[in-house]
Amino acid sequence: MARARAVTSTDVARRAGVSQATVSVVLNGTRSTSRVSDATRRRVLAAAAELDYAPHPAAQALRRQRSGVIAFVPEARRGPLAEHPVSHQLSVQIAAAAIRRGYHVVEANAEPASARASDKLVGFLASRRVDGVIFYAPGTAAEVRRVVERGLPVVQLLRPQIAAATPAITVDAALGIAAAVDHLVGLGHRRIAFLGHGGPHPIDRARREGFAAALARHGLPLPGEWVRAVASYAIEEGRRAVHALLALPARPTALFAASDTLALGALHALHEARLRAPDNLSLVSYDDVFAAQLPPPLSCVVQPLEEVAEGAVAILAARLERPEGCAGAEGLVLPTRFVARGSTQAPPRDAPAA
Amino acid sequence: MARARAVTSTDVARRAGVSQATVSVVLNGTRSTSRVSDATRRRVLAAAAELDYAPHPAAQALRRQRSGVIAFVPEARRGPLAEHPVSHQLSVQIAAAAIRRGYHVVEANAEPASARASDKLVGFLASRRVDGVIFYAPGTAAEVRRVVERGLPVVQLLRPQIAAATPAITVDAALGIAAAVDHLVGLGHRRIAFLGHGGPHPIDRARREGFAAALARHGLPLPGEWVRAVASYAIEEGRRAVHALLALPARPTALFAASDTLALGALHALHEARLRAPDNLSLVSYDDVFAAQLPPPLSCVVQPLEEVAEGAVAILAARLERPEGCAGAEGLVLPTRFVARGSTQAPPRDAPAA
DNA sequence: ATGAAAGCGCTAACAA
DNA sequence: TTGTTAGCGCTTTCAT
Repeated sequence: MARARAVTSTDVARRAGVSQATVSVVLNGTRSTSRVSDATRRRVLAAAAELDYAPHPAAQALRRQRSGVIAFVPEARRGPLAEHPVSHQLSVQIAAAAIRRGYHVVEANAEPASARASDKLVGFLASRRVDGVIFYAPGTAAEVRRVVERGLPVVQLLRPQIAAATPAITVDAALGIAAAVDHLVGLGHRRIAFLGHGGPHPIDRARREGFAAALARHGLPLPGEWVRAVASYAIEEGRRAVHALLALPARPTALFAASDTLALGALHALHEARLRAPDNLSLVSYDDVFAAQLPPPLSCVVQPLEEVAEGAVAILAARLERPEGCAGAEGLVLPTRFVARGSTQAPPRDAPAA
Repeated sequence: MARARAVTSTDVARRAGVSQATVSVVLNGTRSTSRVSDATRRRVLAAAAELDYAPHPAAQALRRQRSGVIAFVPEARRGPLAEHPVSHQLSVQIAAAAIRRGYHVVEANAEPASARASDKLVGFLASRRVDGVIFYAPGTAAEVRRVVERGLPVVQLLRPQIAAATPAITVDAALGIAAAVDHLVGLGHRRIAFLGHGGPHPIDRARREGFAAALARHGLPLPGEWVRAVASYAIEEGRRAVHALLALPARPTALFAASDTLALGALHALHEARLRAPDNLSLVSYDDVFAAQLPPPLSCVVQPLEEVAEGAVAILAARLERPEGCAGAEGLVLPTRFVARGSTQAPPRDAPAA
């Protein structure tokens, strides 16, 4: 069967007995007052509905000089789904949020290396004529800056390059982490270790320092050997670090892992050591992208990724639809919260006090 | 900074000292012979390169009457990443394959319920002017048929609605499953249970029957109580089924789970029963989308999802670029293979023979 | 071998 | 209040 010719605004106009331009005016609803008589408007709307009219996206894009497409530049991620769950989750949520506002999303690195290298990226964005760009965890500030310099609205998510001044949506990690520590302490833990990224980025520091501050508030010690600062959030890093932790003479009774991937690594280590959570070690994770699906379901600090995505698209949309220029570099800091699940319990009776 | 005006083919033409039409001809390379002199071609190419020219996608789409966009209609999936990993993985791979061929992908259900109900779907596809559609596990044949009837090329993936005659890319499950059973038997297992979807769809039957056939080939028994046929691939189904399995007086020593999600559910059950794989039960999974990341890493039947995605896009692209009509309903059946990892080992000495 | 011109479907400025 | 008109950037006849 041949593809039916799509219905155009001219078809609608003919049917409604008006000019094609009037159809456009009615449908775009610009300055609703005093442009089109109510009767005409109704006839046009009716005709459009009867014909199942939908504007041609390419024609609109060409005329408006806006593609209606937003680029999402995720963290580099070649590997398995489970190694970059936040990136994937964001991608899904951003696509959903974009559709809700009438935009579409293309991922800038869907093709390995073709669009990621800084120059390639700009080329890709230009060739697709995207209207705006959302970065998650960009590798360098230069990369972001080059996009900004092209005049594109940019939002950074969760791990912004602060050297590139753009609106950013971040999260208040300390909030949820404090609640997590309260939960552990309430259970009776006094020997709580930390597993997280050791890097200088505010997002990594916030998790470390949020944790340290929460412990301090409870007057609990945090010996250096209980702080396992690793170089990345890879599962394997978590596994290795927790093996080291378990080899310690003075073992902690609980562990806070600064990401779901690290926590998963911890589970690997426990399994290999023939130990289990929460019996031998209470475990709290951070992210909550797959924590709830692991055996055992992990007690976890939840990041509101849906709101992060929603906020990013909202900021971009505002910049695009606003009459130019009023845009300040507004950002957003969203709260985190803690959810208790099956990976935490009271420490064993015989555990030495800290 | 204002967005720089994009360079157009007219700019290139001016720079090369030719007409804009010539630029188009050169760049589209239609019938390369005897259309454009070599000297002209070189000048145009040089000018285009110097100016970083990229054709305007909307203008091309408008003129060519092809959007360059492919829709991916995934399995309905509202829930967490871990519940629908295959769908997510496919989505990623399809996007990558599409870009490689110069297409883009939109997901048809990024907005819950807005595009999934059969009529909404068609409306969505029409409004986006997509050139083709890839379904993964469509819910009904009617849904697929309505899209086909709109004249759009369609490919179905892995779980096709056979009542809707479209090209489909599927997988030969029996191949990998046979290898998995060989592996288990080689290890000494004779009491091997099955956990899988009990439905009538060929994809579900292929896994059940592939397993049964493989067991039979080894002359092994398969008592009914060792066949746990569940109603969906949800993690929770796997968990419940394996609890039931563990409660049996005659326990199997190994279990084949027909999906990663089901295997994950099995891991939950084992954990709750204070048992572990592979010590108390050898576990083989199917899919391999996150099997390798679980503790323990699961021995698994691997589906070649990247090839599935690549094939889908290739079929669509061929249909779109071919001079119409030559398209048969070609499909593709890809092989599966088995990978041994840490979730399988020889059964305990004291296990009763089957 | 190349250029001129039409037109894809739409928006927006301007006329009426 | 409505219609006419001029493109947006490109591909594709059709002349030359």
